[in-house]
Amino acid sequence: MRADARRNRERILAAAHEAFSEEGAGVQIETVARRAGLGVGTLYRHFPTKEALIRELGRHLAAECAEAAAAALEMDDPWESIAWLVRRNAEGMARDAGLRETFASVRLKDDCPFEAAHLEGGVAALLERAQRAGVVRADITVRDFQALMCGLSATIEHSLDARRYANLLLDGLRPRA
Amino acid sequence: MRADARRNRERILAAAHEAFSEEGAGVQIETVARRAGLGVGTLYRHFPTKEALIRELGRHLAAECAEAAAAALEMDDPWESIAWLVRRNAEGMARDAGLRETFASVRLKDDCPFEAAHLEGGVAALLERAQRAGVVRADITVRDFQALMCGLSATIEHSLDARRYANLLLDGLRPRA
Amino acid sequence: MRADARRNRERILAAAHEAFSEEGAGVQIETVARRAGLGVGTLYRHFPTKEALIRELGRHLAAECAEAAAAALEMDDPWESIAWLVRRNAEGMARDAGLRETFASVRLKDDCPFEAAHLEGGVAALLERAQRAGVVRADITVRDFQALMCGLSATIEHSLDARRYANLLLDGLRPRA
Amino acid sequence: MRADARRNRERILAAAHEAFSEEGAGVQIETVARRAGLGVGTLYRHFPTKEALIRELGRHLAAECAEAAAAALEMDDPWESIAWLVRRNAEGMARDAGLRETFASVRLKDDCPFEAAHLEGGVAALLERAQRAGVVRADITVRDFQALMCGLSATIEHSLDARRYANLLLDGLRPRA
DNA sequence: GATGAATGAGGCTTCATTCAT
DNA sequence: CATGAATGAAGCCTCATTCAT
Repeated sequence: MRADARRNRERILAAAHEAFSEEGAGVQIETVARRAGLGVGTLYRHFPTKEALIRELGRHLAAECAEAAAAALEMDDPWESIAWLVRRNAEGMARDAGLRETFASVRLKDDCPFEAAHLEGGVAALLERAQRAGVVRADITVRDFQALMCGLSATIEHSLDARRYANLLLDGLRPRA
Repeated sequence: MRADARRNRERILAAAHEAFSEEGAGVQIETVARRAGLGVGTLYRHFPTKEALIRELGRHLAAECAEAAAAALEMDDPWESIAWLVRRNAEGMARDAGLRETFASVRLKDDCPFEAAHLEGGVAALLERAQRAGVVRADITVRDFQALMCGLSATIEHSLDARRYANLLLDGLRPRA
Repeated sequence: MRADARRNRERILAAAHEAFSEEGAGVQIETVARRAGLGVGTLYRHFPTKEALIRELGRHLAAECAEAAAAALEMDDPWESIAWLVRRNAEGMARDAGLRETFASVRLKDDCPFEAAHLEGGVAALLERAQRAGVVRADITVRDFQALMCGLSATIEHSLDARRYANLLLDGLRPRA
Repeated sequence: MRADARRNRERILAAAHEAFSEEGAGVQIETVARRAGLGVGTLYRHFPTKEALIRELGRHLAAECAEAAAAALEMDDPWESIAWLVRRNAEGMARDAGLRETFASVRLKDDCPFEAAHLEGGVAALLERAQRAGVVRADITVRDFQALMCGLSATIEHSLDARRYANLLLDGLRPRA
């Protein structure tokens, strides 16, 4: 791939990310193209379809989320690492409609961006460690975590008080005394 | 004539509920009108805008929710009454995509349907009673309850385990021991 | 169907006919709509697709052609009736790109506009009469006639000397002395 | 370098011929270029316009036709030589959709490919010889012959019986007894 | 000179809303 | 007052052609 083509691809992704952040999946293709300083044709050369662009964007976001999970695993405190990840995601969602929609659209069947990003591995490790330390209920699974993020995204979509609901969720994860 | 108009209004709302239930917020106004056995013109006589119709639908659902809350208040156990309400709604949403969609598509920005439904006379009373009894954290608000329902709808929408999500969040509502 | 709707449908068909006459199947839908003095939406209310409009137009043209065949059968001279029909069609095609394309697109499978118009009956009757009178070769079939019209349309498309080629064709139909 | 350019030009024409043969005049320029193993830029270096490429293709086919006409002139029988040429072309078109399409898409308005191919030195000679021998009507021109081929292509295109059509038209060329 | 990436003017179609019947 | 026909501004996508690498 030519250097300029790769650069433009990145520009498109960046512009799409910004646009999705603000407007969600409803953005017009032309808006994205203009933000990238390119024509629509160029955008369509890189992504065959609006949907394909959104999927790619979702994959990017999921990858970032997976990186965050890996970073969390570097932290020492088993509980704080999870709390940090949840709050980080919540804050991201509060800012970024694209992230929200990505989290909200977790499909379990065909192509879930999170599976492609191998998010499960990271979250599973975090949960296991916390469970071994006794700071997270033993029955919580990766699936539960996904469901919580999904619900969180809808919650934030409608109230925008991200930190509050993140904390409610986190409280639910802790074992009863 | 007044009775006629009122019946048409109810028909439209019922049709909208059904239509949303099957096709989501993307339904065309004409589809709704046809389902109601009316022309689009008549629909627009009752609702100035598609969005207004959706809002009204939200208000109806909020009213139903308020009724359920009133029923819950008849129960004796302060905590169980809340848990019962949450599970009842969860089950409703599992059956009825319309309930889900509408809960999810309610925008809180300008006018919250739950406030208009005098939910204070329902959920608020439930919460207050539970808070006085010390089985729900003192800082929980009606808004929080609605957010919970909202997250629940998203969770169900994506075939995740709604009951688990509900329980996790309910756990989050309880005060730490 | 309401009176104004029917009138508009006719307007659309008339405008489409004109437009096709001049530009062929490449006409833009909006051009047709503007010629009809209507918005594109109205056109799409009457015809679900550009292709559907063209098909309908083809059906109209085929019906006219079938009427012409019936009219020819009213004539007394067995040979002149056929010659008249061929020349009439040739002249029509010289003027009307739509007619040309319709004749050119004779498909034998799915939905041939000419079959729907029951053209075969008329042409078959003409041919039989002429064959009984000995003025057309005995082996000529309705299919042959279709092929000749099809070839004629292409010929006219490229040279525009309709009458000349019609005559060549007609000469080919006559029995050798 | 000159040889290189010429080879590329030939490749493009061959690819265009193939591509048209399969997809008709709707082929995209890029498809043609890819089939030729070249970039679109290179194609545009050789042909300023898609239309120009098609015209050139027409000229090539006309040249082939002229060669066949020259071969026909080697035959002794004035009438059979013409009939042979027509049937030969008909068989070619039956096998090769590209030949068909290009014959059909040749526009005669501005520049006729058959004239450029010095067809006079071929078909014209054939016709003149036949006319001198009295086996073809005196008023038939090269243009008529081309029209015949054109009609033939349309007939074959639609799976009608091309041989019959060819014979009918050939019959039309003969003088009345 | 070759390459293929970029361009952007259209083209078709949808659908919330208005308006004539 | 009900009806549903008409409207037309978008929206997505294509593809001949140009231009930077």
